[in-house]
Amino acid sequence: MGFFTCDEGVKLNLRERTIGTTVKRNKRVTATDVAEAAGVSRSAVSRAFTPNAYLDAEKRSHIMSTALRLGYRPNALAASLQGKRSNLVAVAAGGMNNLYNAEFTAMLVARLNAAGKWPIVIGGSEAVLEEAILPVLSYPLDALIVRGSSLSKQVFEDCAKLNIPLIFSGRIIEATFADCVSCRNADGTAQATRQLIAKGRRHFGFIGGPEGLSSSNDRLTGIRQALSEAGLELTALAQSDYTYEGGRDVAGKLLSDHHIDALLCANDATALGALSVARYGLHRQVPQDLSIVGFDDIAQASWPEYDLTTLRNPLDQTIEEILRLLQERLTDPGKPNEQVYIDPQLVQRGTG
Amino acid sequence: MGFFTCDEGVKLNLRERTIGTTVKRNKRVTATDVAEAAGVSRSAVSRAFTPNAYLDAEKRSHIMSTALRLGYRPNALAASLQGKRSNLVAVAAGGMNNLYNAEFTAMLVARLNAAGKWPIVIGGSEAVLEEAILPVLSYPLDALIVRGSSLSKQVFEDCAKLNIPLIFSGRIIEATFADCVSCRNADGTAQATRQLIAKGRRHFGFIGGPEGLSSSNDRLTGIRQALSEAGLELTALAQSDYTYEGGRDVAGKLLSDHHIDALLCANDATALGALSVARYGLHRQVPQDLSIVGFDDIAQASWPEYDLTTLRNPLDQTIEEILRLLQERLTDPGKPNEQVYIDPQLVQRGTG
DNA sequence: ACAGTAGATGAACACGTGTGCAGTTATAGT
DNA sequence: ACTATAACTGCACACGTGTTCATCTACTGT
Repeated sequence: MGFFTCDEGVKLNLRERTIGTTVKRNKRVTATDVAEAAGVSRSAVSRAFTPNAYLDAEKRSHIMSTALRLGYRPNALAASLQGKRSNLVAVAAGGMNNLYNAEFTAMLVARLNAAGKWPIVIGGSEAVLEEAILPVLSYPLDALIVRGSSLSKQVFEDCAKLNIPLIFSGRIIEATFADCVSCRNADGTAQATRQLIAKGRRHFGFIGGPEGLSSSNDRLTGIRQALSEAGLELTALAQSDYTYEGGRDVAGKLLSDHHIDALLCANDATALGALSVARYGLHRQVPQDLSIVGFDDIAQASWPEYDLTTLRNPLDQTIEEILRLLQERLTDPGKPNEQVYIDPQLVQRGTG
Repeated sequence: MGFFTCDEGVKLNLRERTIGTTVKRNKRVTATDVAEAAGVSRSAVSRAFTPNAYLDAEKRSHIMSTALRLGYRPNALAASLQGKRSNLVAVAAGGMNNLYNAEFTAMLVARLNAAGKWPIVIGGSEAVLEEAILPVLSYPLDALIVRGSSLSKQVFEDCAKLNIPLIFSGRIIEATFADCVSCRNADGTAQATRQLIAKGRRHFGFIGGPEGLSSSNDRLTGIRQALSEAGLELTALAQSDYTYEGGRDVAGKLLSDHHIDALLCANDATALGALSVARYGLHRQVPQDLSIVGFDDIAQASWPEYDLTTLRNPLDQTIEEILRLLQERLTDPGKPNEQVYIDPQLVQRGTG
């Protein structure tokens, strides 16, 4: 087979290996195999893969070349039994049909990889997510990162008992056992609302996200606050599911039922759907007759066919904070919990 | 603290762990802990979590309740040392800026979760990906699933030596050590091209993907074949990077430099960019003056503002095959390798 | 009454690794 | 030449789990 010499090939074939007297099923190459092949002790093999360990330089390079030839690689799981970090991090990604969540997860995964942390991603709908997380806790995780969605108390408690640090994003958790990083949602939408009022808008509508999500609620709060400052009230309120299709449907009905000249959406996907149905379905002039503003600043928002005015929910900054929190929590598990707030920025484009 | 009494806390030390006196450091709850708390042997605890193991029913329920109280959960890694499956699957996701890859990964993750397999996702650019995969091979993976991108020979060989099954998607691998499932790319583009010819198109352009990707090459082959059947030749050929932005840039130049009335793109993201620049940048009438056809049928293709004619690269079918291959490979590791081909379908919409 | 069997139980081993410990060798310092 | 120290090495243990094995109990069938 190329990487085994002939006499070894007798004992070492692809189907089964004979070690001592016992015949084993073909499994991973182990440190013992390398030790036998290199004619050294197993300890030496382990030390060869441990930086700064006492080991003769020549012996080390001999071991490493033998390991390379056999395709040996220390089993990270067996190592984790020795108190080493597993470097596994579970990531509960919110619904991926929310385009921001998709961008978020992609970037988080890339940054974790660059930091030598390996994300076990849990996706799917929120209902499935809850059930899927529990079995993942069977692995010795360095941490659990939760994006957006809400989880039951049982998961929290199990994490605490298993000593798995929790990091939340997109949702402020009042709990004392979790770090979290979130956007100042109300500040953002208040700012956007004031700007629209200054432009002469008076009849406001809002399309929120799934029931009970604090991100959506907070964004609504900001709008109401800015409106009341100007002596105005919200004209129309509707609820959707943070998706493009949901935005289309809900906005179509809302724009038909109410006379409004400014529509704020709880996220960009919803706003894109609303923009689509306003322009192509209802033939409204945006932004002449109607302003539409989103939240997040996903990639599509800047595409010329949309050119969506929105509030940037800074992705890189948020993820950088998550990695910082993760790092600090691992180096000092007793550190008090942190709540980090990120400021959104109004991105003025062509829809409002 | 919770489940430790005070006097135990005196001896509690961050470095050491005394088993005899039930003093433990800040780590996972273990089967021994549960055994002591429940007053049974550790074997009994292990059996309580093993279906169909001999264990008194009353004892079992007692163990389970104390386990629940302590938050115990068998360590999957330690279990995998006993020959149990780790249920970990590495997923090398192609570049996430390719929207199809993002959809693909999201769906694959969800389906794997539903099947009780936990994906370690490796993302980022292709250059990073290669380096990131190697350390992930330190975990005892059930399989490695590779989407789209190409990997070096070293990764293949290491997987073979470590006995990790390989499953490719989106790229046909001639190797004998990997299963793969791919789309009949050439058939798809040939079909689309014939239809465009029938509609009177004569001057064809093609924007491909990254250099050397077989998916892009195959799609070009199909076009050339259908053209030559009709005695035609390709008018313009350009290369991009499978992204929306890349599609915009390359199509802008290509449409300015050449007179063409039909533009086929190697994927939908590219086609959306091309459509955008054609309509909003160059003010071309699509489909009156110019037909544009994509490949994949991502979610955005069906949005009314695009209404993109494209070739559906069936996501669910592809992923279903991947899971089938995975399942079969795990139950019968000696099974000969399979190459599965999926038929694309022409989705006739408004752009060509 | 007795053998036979099924159920239940804990001790002990195996899995693959990192590392403390004790022992050996080489090198430097006086 | 002698000592102190550093470099090196292998044995043995620990990590948390599943499972075999021998042992023990309880029950069934004749």
